[in-house]
Amino acid sequence: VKDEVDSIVAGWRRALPEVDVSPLEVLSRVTRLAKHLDRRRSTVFARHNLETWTFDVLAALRRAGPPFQLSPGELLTATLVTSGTMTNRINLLEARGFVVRKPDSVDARIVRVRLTTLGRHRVDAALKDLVEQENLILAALGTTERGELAGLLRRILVPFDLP
Amino acid sequence: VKDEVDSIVAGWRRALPEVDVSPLEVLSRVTRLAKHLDRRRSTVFARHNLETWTFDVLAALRRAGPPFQLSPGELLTATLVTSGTMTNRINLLEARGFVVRKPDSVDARIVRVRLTTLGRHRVDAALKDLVEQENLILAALGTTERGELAGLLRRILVPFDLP
DNA sequence: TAAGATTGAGTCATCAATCTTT
DNA sequence: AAAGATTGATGACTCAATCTTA
Repeated sequence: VKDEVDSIVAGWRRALPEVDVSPLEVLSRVTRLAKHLDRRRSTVFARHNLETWTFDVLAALRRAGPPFQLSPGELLTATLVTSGTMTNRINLLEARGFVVRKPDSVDARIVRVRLTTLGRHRVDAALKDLVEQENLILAALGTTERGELAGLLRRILVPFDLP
Repeated sequence: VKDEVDSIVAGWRRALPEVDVSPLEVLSRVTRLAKHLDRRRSTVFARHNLETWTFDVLAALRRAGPPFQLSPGELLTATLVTSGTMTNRINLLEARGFVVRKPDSVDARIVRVRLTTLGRHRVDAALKDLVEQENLILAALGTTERGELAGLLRRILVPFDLP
């Protein structure tokens, strides 16, 4: 069975036979799958009146455990966006009542972003829905294969997450 | 060795022990890796005065083979963006001299977007640079493992690419 | 009616510059 | 100086509505 990336790679081999395009076999699939997943997630989150970016921030705060708060800087590394983006996200989340800003008691440069009860309930419901849907997407694979896949991806990912 | 997704998953297990979050082991790695790849690609393409979205369109035209032309509709399925986005992309590419619009000789609803010689040379150089860089990213894996990884990803991807 | 492409409004992204506090 | 957060300019995206031709 062939997918879209097979024909993409075949296209490049026809176009530029002297170039080794084999890395695309892996990495084009990663980006292409990521785009499909983004779309799927958008529809799942929409059922909870959330967007993907909303979920990403709320989820990071939720995983932090009580009292469910992180600084904007900590949220940056969790979500892989730039600082200006995070300021804007927090503004919008605050306006919707999902988070509140608190000044840090020690260092006045730092802001603490805290999840509200409303935000917590919302993100919990969304997560349950999400993993249910993503389980269906992975239905093509057995448990062992999922483990292998996760392990191989981790090997590629580790160098990125280092410093 | 652990990566960021390991701690994300561990965070969810602490926060919501009753939920099976194992799908995230695979799919969060896919999206997270995709984000890292996007950044890496941006810097590679910048050396050729291209952006990722620029490359995506030019690459699809390049792979089509002579005379290197596709309709906007065909470009949509290749790049996974919406039709409004594609119109805008073609406008900007045309202004830069990378593509030209030609009316279809048979069906007047259809536009043919054709790669210029300038666009072709540019995308060829960018592709060579890209696969070289991506080969380094995959250095952590052997040939067999790359094949396994590509195969597992294909199994997940196939249902998305169907009709 | 439908297919294909375009338009415009609104949203969220990056980047570089700035402000405040250490 | 440097760290952390914010601001504003700009860019590209989605979505829904529209236009043209089949």
